[in-house]
Amino acid sequence: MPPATPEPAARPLRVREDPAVRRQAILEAAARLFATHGFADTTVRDIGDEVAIKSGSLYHYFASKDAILEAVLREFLADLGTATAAIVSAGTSPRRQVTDLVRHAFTLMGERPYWVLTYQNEFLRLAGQPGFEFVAGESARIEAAWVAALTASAEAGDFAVDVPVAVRYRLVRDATWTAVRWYRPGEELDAAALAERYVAVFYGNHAAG
Amino acid sequence: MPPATPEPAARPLRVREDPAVRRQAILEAAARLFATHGFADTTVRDIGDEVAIKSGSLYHYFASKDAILEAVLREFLADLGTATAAIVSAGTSPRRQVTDLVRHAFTLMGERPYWVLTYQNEFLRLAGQPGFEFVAGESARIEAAWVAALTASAEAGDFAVDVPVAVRYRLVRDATWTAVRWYRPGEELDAAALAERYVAVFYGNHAAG
Amino acid sequence: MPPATPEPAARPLRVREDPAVRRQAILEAAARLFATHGFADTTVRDIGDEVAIKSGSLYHYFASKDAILEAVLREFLADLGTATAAIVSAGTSPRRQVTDLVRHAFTLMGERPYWVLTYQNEFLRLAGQPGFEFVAGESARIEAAWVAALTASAEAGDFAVDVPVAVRYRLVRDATWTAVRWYRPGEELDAAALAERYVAVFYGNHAAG
Amino acid sequence: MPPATPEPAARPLRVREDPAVRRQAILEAAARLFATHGFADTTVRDIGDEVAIKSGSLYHYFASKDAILEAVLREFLADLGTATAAIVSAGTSPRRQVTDLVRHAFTLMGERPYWVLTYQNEFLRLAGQPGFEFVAGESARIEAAWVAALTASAEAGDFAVDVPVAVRYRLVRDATWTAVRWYRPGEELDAAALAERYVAVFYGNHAAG
DNA sequence: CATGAATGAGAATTCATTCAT
DNA sequence: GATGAATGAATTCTCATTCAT
Repeated sequence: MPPATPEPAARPLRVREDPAVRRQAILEAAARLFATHGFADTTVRDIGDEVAIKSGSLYHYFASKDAILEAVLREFLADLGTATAAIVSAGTSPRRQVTDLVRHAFTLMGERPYWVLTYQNEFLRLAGQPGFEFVAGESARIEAAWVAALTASAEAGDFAVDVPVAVRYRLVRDATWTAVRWYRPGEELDAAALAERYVAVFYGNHAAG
Repeated sequence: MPPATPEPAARPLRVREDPAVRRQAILEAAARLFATHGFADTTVRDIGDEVAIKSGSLYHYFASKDAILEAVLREFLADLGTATAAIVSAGTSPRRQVTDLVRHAFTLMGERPYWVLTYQNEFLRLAGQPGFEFVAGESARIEAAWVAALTASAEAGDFAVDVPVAVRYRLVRDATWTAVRWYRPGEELDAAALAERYVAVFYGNHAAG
Repeated sequence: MPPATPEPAARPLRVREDPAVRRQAILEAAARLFATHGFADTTVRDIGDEVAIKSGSLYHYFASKDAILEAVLREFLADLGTATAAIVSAGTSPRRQVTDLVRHAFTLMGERPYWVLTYQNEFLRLAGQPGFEFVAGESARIEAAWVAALTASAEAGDFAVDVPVAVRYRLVRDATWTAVRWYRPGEELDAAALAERYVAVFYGNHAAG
Repeated sequence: MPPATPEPAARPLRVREDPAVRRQAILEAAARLFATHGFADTTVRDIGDEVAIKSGSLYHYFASKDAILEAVLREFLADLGTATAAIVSAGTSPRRQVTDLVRHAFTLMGERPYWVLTYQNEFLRLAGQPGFEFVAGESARIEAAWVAALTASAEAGDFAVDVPVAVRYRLVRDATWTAVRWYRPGEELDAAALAERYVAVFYGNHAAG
């Protein structure tokens, strides 16, 4: 029960912003905090502070702290899924597809490192969690695209060294995506250059003229 | 996409005797829980439950929850540092050293996955944290060993593809160590076989006779 | 043992026109919710939902959640007071008056169970609460009417068993009004028939010729 | 002005009491608060205050606020069930049994009014709630005992007025148990005397010699 | 050594209420 | 009038930590 006689209270500074903009700002802030402190160590107050809102007001935009994480992951996976699908259905050569996938990954890691990290860090914990089934589902779809491109490239004889595709996929995936933990664009090599070198190593040679 | 992580083993250790044994059991349990649930989501009670002890009693062995994490990381890094040093000071060829480093990593991921995961997961968060400076320090020492071996190998002309050592180091390190999220010994390939294939890809060829 | 209580009717009223009509709809909805969930467990949003209005808009009709409860009780007690006064000033015989009071109670419990329940459930809690003094006041007036009728009936020698009027009043009142927790018109006996039987028991005999 | 002497620090006053005693004290306090303010309006802090404990410490004794309510109801219903069973299986006459049931009710209302009120007030809300099925179950058992005694008494021709047992049961039950809202022992009539009069009214006559 | 009771500092969440639009 | 956004105070519950026994 709230107090029967509320005090006048100091005039609250109402900054009326576009709700959609503020919603996105919340996701942006949450992703950053989740990535740097971990979901468990991020409080809704922390998130509120970042967007100059009281923590209680967050609940106008999201039903719970979990729902914020869910929204971050949904948006991230939707974007990644779309980009991935575009690359592998472009009709380009297998090696080109692999290169584009890696390059896109580096670009994404440069542009939205916190979203990538949030996804990576929370993936395991969310495995069976109700409401988060889409994470495994969408991840599997993306994985299938990578595996398909790598398989086609192997069948085309592109690789200098022969290893099972399951092994190669993991090596490529892990080497590529873990770069989010150190890659910062603007330092040394940009995304395209870095991707070029990674792909060269993966193939054991440079792209054929 | 994202590397899967091993399930928590459900074996409550029951050690009544040697305090040192119990201390080690606590670290094992803690590492497993930290790796599977995250440090923040692991309660001292959870740890106590695993070793059949009340949470209050943990404080006879460790000063705090943080101290348990610290002990886990110290032991892990000490062991890893020792093994790493042994490999790179064995007087073997550069490629042999790199191969041994990778093989040792796979072996370690098979034997102590939870320690590896704990280290990886908490590394970023612990960056500046007081009391955890040793993590960055020891990590740097190990990194130096890997970089040295890779540099020597590059100078020996072992690699099919030429890339800056800083780039190659990260690719190799990330591809290798992230395998902890999916590698389970006893399935398909063992540590040695897997390491062999990884190294072949890294070099773009198989070891010269 | 304990009296069961009626289920909440799920009919969201949609009144767009007359403010007075909407005001009344709010009271109906509020009474239903207060009766079924309790005042404390009813949110202003719940009330708004029932009348298809946002909770903020309720404040155009009532100054506070408390004010809604107050209005419910005021209206209920006013109606009950009026009906009671009419019965006891009708110039009928004491037993007739008692019978009419009981019958009216059953009728009211059939027609407006939620208002009766709200009154009963919140009565104790509202005892000393400022702004709710009218509850005790009006209740006392109604009680006086019942006691007067019972006293007159006792003096007329209507009762088979002799007990102090204070005791009889409470027995009669409690037995009668608590029926709201189980009485549903249309099942078995109607209000008049039920009142008849109740009164017969209260008197220890059936009404004389 | 008092000297600026440093505070001696807040020595945590550890009053080491028998846990079972404190547990019961919590239930006692909780029942009182639930009865007077309602469950929803009682905070765990309120309960803690009553037993000079911090609210967090309550969770050493009960898993949740709900669990406290559950314990109150379980204890209450167990005691009531036992007493009821003893009365109806004593081999006494039906009217004696009814009288004993009513008398016991008044005694209980005198001794533990808050438990009775808590039961009555929260009964409805707990209807379908998981974990509270025992409430309906135990209540039904007690109701059966009352109905059996009343039926037997009716068959023995004890009642001056004839009404369906379902009606009579409710009238008797409601009149009796609702007395908890006003009955305070030590005023005017004691439990036995009050029960005697209530029963006389219920029967329409005084017990046969 | 081990424990159970206790604490206090938060944590997420709820909700009556306000008010600019 | 109506609404949605915002608030702030309160609520239940959690948990690392302490400490007398």
